Amino acid sequence: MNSDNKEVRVRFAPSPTGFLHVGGFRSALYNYLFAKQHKGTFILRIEDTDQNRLVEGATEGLINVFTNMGVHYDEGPMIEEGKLVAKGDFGPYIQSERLDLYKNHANELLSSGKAYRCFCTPERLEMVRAQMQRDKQPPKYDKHCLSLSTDEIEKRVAAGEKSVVRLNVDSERGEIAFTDHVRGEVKIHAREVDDQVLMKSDGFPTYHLASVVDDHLMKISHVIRADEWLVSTPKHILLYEAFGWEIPEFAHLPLLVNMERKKLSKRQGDVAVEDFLKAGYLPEALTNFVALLGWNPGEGETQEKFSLEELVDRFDLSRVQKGSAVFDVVKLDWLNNLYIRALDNKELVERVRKGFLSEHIESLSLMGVKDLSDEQYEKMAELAKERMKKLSEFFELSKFFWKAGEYEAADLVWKHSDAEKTLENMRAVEAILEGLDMSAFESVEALEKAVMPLADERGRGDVLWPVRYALSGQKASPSPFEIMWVLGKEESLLRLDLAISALSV
RNA sequence: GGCCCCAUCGUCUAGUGGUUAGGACGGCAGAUUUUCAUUCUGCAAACCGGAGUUCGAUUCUCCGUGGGGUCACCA
Repeated sequence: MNSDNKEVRVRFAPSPTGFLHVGGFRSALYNYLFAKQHKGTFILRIEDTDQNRLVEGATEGLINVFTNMGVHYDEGPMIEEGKLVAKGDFGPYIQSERLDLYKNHANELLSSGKAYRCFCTPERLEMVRAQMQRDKQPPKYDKHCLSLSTDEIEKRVAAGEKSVVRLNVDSERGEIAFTDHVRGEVKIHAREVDDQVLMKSDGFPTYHLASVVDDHLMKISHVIRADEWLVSTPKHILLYEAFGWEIPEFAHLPLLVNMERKKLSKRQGDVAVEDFLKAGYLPEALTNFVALLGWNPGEGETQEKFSLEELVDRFDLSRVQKGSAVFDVVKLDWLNNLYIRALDNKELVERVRKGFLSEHIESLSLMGVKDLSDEQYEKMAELAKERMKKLSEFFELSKFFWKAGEYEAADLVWKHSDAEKTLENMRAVEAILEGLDMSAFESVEALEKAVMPLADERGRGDVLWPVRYALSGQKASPSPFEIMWVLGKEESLLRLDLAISALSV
């Protein structure tokens, strides 16, 4: 295609009607990857032409998601010092600020006869559609208002009657064909194309007009968007032709679907990027995962973990899958864990503290439990890493470090042991620990070296289970040595002491 | 319903006119193990169906089936 000799300019154009959906994010990501790979420009454009669906703050939300995800656009609305500003030479990038442009272009089509004014009421349109359905015809507008005389149109407009502007589709035009970078040759007959409304009666354009006008004015080279737009592409091509503009390249991406293989949509639980972030998924893991939904590097490649830079390098539009892909959270969990493990402890602590800890720390502090040191946090991170699928799981996995879990003294006894032996073993370990230098608690190995001989002699389960249980108060936890390593000598002995007296009574 | 699109393990996918159809997630079994998690080993698991082309089709063609998308003054 001409992606090699044309300056690549692509865009992601969401409507600010809520949160950014992971499917939308993937479209944005593919646009981004394609742009970066071709040293092109990635643009964010806000399509707020539906006044009824606008959601307060949604544009800012969208911008923040891109910031949080580390997918940066070159042109578009950005937030600077708390204010929305347009960056780039092709603005404004918010469609509601471009209304005159659409109106002028609609007028151009009106005077060239490529479009016409329509005064039909919603009721009449409904009737026409119903009739066509009954006649087993594709439900299209019947061009009723095309026959209106110029005089009459002027009179009705002057009288303040509401009207829309429709595209005048010539159904004799035959097949409208285009080459899609993902789908290949696509042909749709002009008779299937409706006289689409271009300008609504409220003076706002519809998506079709606005996106074509903007894509042209913003010099968009490749329109990379979701598959749901495939069938309306002929309308857009007709518009480019009506204006006499060059037609951009198209690539329609397969849909992201749920387990029922239906289009992933809001109202189905967590589908917003923000939801995933809040749930404790790392931006880089989510990006990696979503990139692989519908695309893969092929050639027998078995690598699955890709940084954004690697994706930019490897991405290939022609390798994008044609069929839809199921968003499988279980595999995302696996990938997220991989990313968590790759983080260094300091970084992991930082990320956990950022949004997954403060509430817990607050309630602990209300209970009079004091917070742990930075050093302890890093050790906890080291231990939690391999057990954590999401950042949000850190507290649950580590909570016993602040305060040992409540337990029944009887549970201190290992399944193959009895209370007497357990007590004896715990006292023996306590004695060993008491004799240890503080520095022994700096390393898991040193602690192991000190206690393991006893454990091997008396039975590992018999010695280690009660000690671990006494330290954690939990049936599942890291090893006793790892826990002591975090807690330090004093706290470890304290907990052991408590357990011994609990079992003694 | 019209039109359009799609089709390899449950899921994401690799792959080829001749392969033991490969990998990953998940599942199952086992090893390690004081518990959980790791780690390691092994196992089960797919070319939607039918014709045609061909010496030979999972691969190419057609038909069918299934699934999906779209048919707004929403994007």
